[in-house]
Amino acid sequence: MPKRVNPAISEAESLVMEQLWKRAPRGSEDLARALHAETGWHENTVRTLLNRLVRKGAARAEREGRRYLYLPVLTREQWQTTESRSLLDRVFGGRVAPLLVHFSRSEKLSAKDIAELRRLVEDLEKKERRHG
Amino acid sequence: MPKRVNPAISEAESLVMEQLWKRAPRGSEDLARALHAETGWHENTVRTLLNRLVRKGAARAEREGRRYLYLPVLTREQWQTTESRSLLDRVFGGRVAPLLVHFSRSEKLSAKDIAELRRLVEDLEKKERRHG
DNA sequence: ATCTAAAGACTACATATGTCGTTTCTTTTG
DNA sequence: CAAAAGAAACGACATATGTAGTCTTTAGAT
Repeated sequence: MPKRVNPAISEAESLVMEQLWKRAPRGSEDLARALHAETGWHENTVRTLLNRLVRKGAARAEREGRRYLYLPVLTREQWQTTESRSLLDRVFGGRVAPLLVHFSRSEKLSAKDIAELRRLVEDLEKKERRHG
Repeated sequence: MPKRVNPAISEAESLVMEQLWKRAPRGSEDLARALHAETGWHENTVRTLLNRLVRKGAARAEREGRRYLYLPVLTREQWQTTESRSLLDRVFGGRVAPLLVHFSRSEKLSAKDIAELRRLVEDLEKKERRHG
């Protein structure tokens, strides 16, 4: 199996990251409580995931008295970018247009979504005209 | 680990599916040859992947004399849809707009892509006006 | 009918992931 | 200081995935 230099973040791990992105630094007890409410996980499960994240370099732990406080290192945007690229490459041959078309077709977009999309397109067109 | 009723298709497996989507039915020897060129995999690796795909219901094998011919059952579109939904839910909180914005911002779109997007938006707006 | 060469089936093994149980270390407190 | 209580570290086990090696079956060739 191809070993990534910066191993991917698993699904369970990403839920832990989401917590860290919401609020950090936080202790494992606090994180465990929040994640238990959300998923039913045992405290030790959360600890294991935190350790794996630290080993992967996605989070970091600083000692605070008798325990550790955890902080995200990877940002949500970075993660969204790598995950998106991965989908793009794996599933859509790396081309954006088919993906956008696919999403717009297959997902029900609200009027608000559509308005947002329109603004986006106009922005892109403006930039396009200005530069090349 | 949550056992999906219809287990996900792994990355290696998806390369096999891509071959089947290109052309099918095909024998394992043929598939193995094509995939060997692409990835360097051993014939048995391809056989294993084919078996797993059949077990998962993503492909099917019909006997043809002494061997099997393989066909896709899952369509490329179905697969793209599930993979996309998965990204959407896992990474973008299930909301399409942020995803579209993210992609449009972070990926360099060609003039052609932008034109396509514009057509898309206009389509969506038309539909939006007609129905709800 | 028997032997042989493909094709397929079965087995294997390492790493990743999900999910804890158990052991150890460190404080706090009686 | 010794014992209890909280944290963290370590170990464990099942399933999934990547990647083959080996065994078995069967369709032809003699």
